[in-house]
Amino acid sequence: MANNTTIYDVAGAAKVSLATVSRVMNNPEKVNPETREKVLKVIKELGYRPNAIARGLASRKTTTVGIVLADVSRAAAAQLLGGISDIAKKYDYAIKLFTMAPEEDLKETLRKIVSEQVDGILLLNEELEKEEMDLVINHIQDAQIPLVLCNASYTDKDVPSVSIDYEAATYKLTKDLIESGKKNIYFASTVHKYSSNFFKLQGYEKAMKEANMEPNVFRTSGDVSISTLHFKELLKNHKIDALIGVRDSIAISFMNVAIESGYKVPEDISVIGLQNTKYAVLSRPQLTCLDTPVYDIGAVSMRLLTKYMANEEISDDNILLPHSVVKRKSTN
Amino acid sequence: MANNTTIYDVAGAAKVSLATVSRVMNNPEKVNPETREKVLKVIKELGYRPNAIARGLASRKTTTVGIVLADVSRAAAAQLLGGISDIAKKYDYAIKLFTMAPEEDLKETLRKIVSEQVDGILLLNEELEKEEMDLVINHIQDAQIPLVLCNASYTDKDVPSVSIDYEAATYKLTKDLIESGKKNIYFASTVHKYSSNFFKLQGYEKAMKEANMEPNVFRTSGDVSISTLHFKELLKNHKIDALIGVRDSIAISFMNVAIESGYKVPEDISVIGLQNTKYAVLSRPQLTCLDTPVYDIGAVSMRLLTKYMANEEISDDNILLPHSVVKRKSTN
DNA sequence: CTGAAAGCGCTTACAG
DNA sequence: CTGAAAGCGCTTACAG
Repeated sequence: MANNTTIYDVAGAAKVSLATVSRVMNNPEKVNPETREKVLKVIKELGYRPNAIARGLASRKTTTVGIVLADVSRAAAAQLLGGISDIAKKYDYAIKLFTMAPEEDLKETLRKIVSEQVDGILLLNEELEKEEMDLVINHIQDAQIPLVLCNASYTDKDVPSVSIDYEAATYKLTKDLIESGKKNIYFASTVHKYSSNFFKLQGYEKAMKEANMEPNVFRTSGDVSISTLHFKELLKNHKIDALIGVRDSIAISFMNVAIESGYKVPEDISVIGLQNTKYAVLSRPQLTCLDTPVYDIGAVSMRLLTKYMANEEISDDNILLPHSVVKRKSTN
Repeated sequence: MANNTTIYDVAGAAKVSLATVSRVMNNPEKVNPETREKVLKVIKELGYRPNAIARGLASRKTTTVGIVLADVSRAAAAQLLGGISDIAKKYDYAIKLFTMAPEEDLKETLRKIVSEQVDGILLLNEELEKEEMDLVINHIQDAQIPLVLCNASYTDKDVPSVSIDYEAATYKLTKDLIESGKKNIYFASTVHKYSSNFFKLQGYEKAMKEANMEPNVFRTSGDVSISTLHFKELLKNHKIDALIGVRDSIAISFMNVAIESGYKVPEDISVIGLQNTKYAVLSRPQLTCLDTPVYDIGAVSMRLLTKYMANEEISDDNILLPHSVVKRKSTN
């Protein structure tokens, strides 16, 4: 670690006490303008920056937030992080990253996170089961650390969250497909977890049931080489005229298989992705998508968390951001 | 922040001094097995976890590493983070994320990073100019914080780094294209920065010059809607029979434009990407790529950093991981 | 408005 | 092997 100038050095050089230096940094209005200027000058000359760790210990505030997620390398997680990081910077919070894999000892990981003394936590759930969510939320709330769910929501408990209404969005998309005359609408998802995919599925099933159509839920892998085989099999044995994929990569993987099997998209089969990642404009044809404003969800959730950490008045603690659909060439 | 059980609580319950509790956690071999067991039992019962901030202040070690990058949301950055995070977890280091945009006050950001008291820094450069790199490296080395460059290298200074030999890899790929008879080989990159793209370009130019061919370097945007226009224009005015893209997304964007303009890939034009991200298997045809082992680069660089932080003997401080080429359907 | 002093929760020589 | 004490670099009542 660096051997920096300390508050004592500044106090000495400015011929004031360290308490005054501290005040200049934290409550400048409480110190005489003249002394303030003098101290500020010395701070600048010495390039002084208070030791964040010492400050954290003394004030019991680390101005650090913990981001808890399952897998950093997923495209959606990375984009959420973009929004989070920009707002965190704006409000001068540092970011600590914690990955929490389900196969690990969840409790141990949680204790670790709590011991790191973050002022608030953003939970980006993608991989947890409902019971695990319960455990995680309880643990954090027991530790009295402000918590906001990012790109997720939780109906059983009173937990602040920022997301979009995945159920309503998927319901509407499915219904539109039904009304456009599609008869065999498939829904491709991954393994069952309690995350946004759960709500997407709910919306799809609701629309299908309302139209007295049997839901066709197909679970596959995020790994393209695996899903390709799955989709080949699927197309061989079933008539499909529309498919909605919970991830863009799944939708595109299906689309590629369909086209290579001789189908035309969108003439024979309509394909929709539920993310609108960068993948969506790199496919041929480009993918029609639910436009999930991932960056915004990250940004707004971080902003909400700053409010909790500052004990500000909060009017709405379950924020659903508006969503839209980007019509491209994979649907007609 | 959470009101946790402290070391005093443990000491009290175990009827020992806090020094002993501390020793049980940090130098267990120095304490009598019986007392050790007694203390361990209490620790477990109380679910005690030492306050990381207090520990950091007292020991001047935060067991935290800083990851400095330009943009979290880029696919390559996210995958590097995956490898970093896994190894960090293994060695019990926490991760603090710092974004450093060139337009910001670099010095201020650097001071901020130093003030956060990380034990080591991993620099993921993607967006800096060479002079900025200089500034950043100097600042961190002056602060005496161990530094490792991740997915980058720096020839002017003695800075530990983990990367692959981008120049050699691109040289070889270009040379192979030349030898297979391609006459008009283009290289598509983004704006000029001192990053891996710089070395890729070097390799391309070297191969072209050796063959007495004029390098055709085309700079475009990472934004597909922009690059699409660029590529349409390019194809209209130039004969191209091969293109190498520094990013997969750039290569795919070009490939899509080419195919929609009536060219056949790979029959008329060979296309190669220099990353091998997930995009590469979602394109049609799938993209031949330099296989950059991004996860491994992240993991190895983090491992190297742990060695520096622990003052271990280091045999090689400029590691070049092996690379390979994944031949897919976009080349013949 | 300013300073002296206590304290944040730990670690680490130093005695014993 | 164990404990008392100092100290890490700050903040924050409390006096004045």
